[in-house]
Amino acid sequence: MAQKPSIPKGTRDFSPQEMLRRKYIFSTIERVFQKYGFLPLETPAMENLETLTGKYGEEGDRLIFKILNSGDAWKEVSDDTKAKLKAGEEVHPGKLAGELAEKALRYDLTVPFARYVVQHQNEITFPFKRYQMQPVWRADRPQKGRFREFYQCDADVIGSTSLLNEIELVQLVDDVFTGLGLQVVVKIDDRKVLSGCEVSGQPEKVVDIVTAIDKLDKIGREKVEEEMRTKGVSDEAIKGIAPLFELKGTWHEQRPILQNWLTNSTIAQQGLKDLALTFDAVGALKSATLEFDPTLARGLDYYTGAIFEVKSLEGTMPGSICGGGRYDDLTGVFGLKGMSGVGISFGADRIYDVLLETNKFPAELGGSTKLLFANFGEKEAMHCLKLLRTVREAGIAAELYPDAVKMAKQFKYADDKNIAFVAIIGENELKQGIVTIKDMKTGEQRAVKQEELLSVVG
RNA sequence: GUGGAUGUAGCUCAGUUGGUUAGAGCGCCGGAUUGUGAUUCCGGAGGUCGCCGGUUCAAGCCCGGUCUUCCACCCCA
Repeated sequence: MAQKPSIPKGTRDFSPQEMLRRKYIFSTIERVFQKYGFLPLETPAMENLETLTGKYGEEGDRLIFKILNSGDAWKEVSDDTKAKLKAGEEVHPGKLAGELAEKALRYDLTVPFARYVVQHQNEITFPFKRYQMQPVWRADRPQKGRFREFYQCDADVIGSTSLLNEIELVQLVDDVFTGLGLQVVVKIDDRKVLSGCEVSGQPEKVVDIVTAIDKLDKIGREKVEEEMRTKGVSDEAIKGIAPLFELKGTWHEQRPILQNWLTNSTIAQQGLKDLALTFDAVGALKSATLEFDPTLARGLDYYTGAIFEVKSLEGTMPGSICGGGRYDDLTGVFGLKGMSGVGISFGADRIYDVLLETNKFPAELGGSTKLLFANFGEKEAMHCLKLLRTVREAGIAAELYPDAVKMAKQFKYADDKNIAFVAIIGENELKQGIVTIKDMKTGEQRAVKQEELLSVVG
């Protein structure tokens, strides 16, 4: 019985037209990556489960796609676990998953990169600059602009603590969105400044405070304070961080206030100094606006310094289309200490949605045929085959309609495929050594000598 | 993972208090035009009404479950 075919939840097919547009995004990003000295890297779609678990927080572990062991996965489950299940006792889902699956699909590109760096540390010249453009998978519930399989385009520098890297990444982001013709705002913050929240007297609550603050522009100040209270942050501490909510204006206006407020935190002062240097050194940007956002936190645990997030100023995409930051010890969990890195990740799928909505894709995206030879039968087709060769050698994408079907069908094919010209060589043209060329856009057609074909369509 | 909405032709959607043979536009195929697409005219094909079960003499419509997509949380690109 034929079954209705479908694809898994949150995944997509990409039609030829969509692919041309996606490739335009990828190649724009890739060109800029290479211009800044990043080199390509690919890692496998699957990693060992233990490589991924524990790297993205508790929530992240839940969202990792685990791969059931091949063969009889159940057979390999420990007797202890089996006995517990049989007795109706509770088994920790993570433990059970660990016994049924030893591989998992990658959740992002950063952790596999860290794994790669540790594994190949003796072959790598540091600082190591790599870029990586591959799909990642998350068992999230799909929503608009949110999929279970999506592409990330990452560039990271590892093995350098210099702030020059942060500065260059901001310029790189500007270059990419200038190339794509999109106005964006680059929001920047520093975890070291957020750590300054410890002046509030509850240093152990910094993570809870930070993740609540991250939602400020979304849910408002009252709800943020409410969330902090439910997480056990004291009223005193909430009062203590009030200056953060009241910040207004540009970086140059905000800086003295923060400096004054966080005067007792040496770490926060360092963060402010780094931000100041970044703002000064980045200079004039082409199409991005650089903005300090003291409430920008980003969930990921491993960020320790600068944090970036890019939002489109055009279209209705609410989420970020690009994000990144510095992580001081990402490779530490794999046994390589003191290796600081900083990176940026572009969300190709969201950028696609924004460009489509705002009509920013170039009208002509290379890849489609420019010239179609109509097929009038075997004798004419054989002749076209020779011409086809010269046209292609001249670098023009051309094809010969494979079947000698009626003209209407062949012209419709050219129309549907957006082919610019149709070359007609029937019995008459063949005899006279000419070719009739129709311009599909204007509808005009004229007969030229076959030697002139290139100059007409080229 | 929690809560809510949704699903009818390839696509966008109508379909009355449950009642005979489920409709439209666009698209597709054929013809008007045996050498011409996009425009015009004529004709045609295409639907297990997401899936499974229940209520009923009778279900696209009511009920339960399940899946999909979307929305709000959670989190994130």
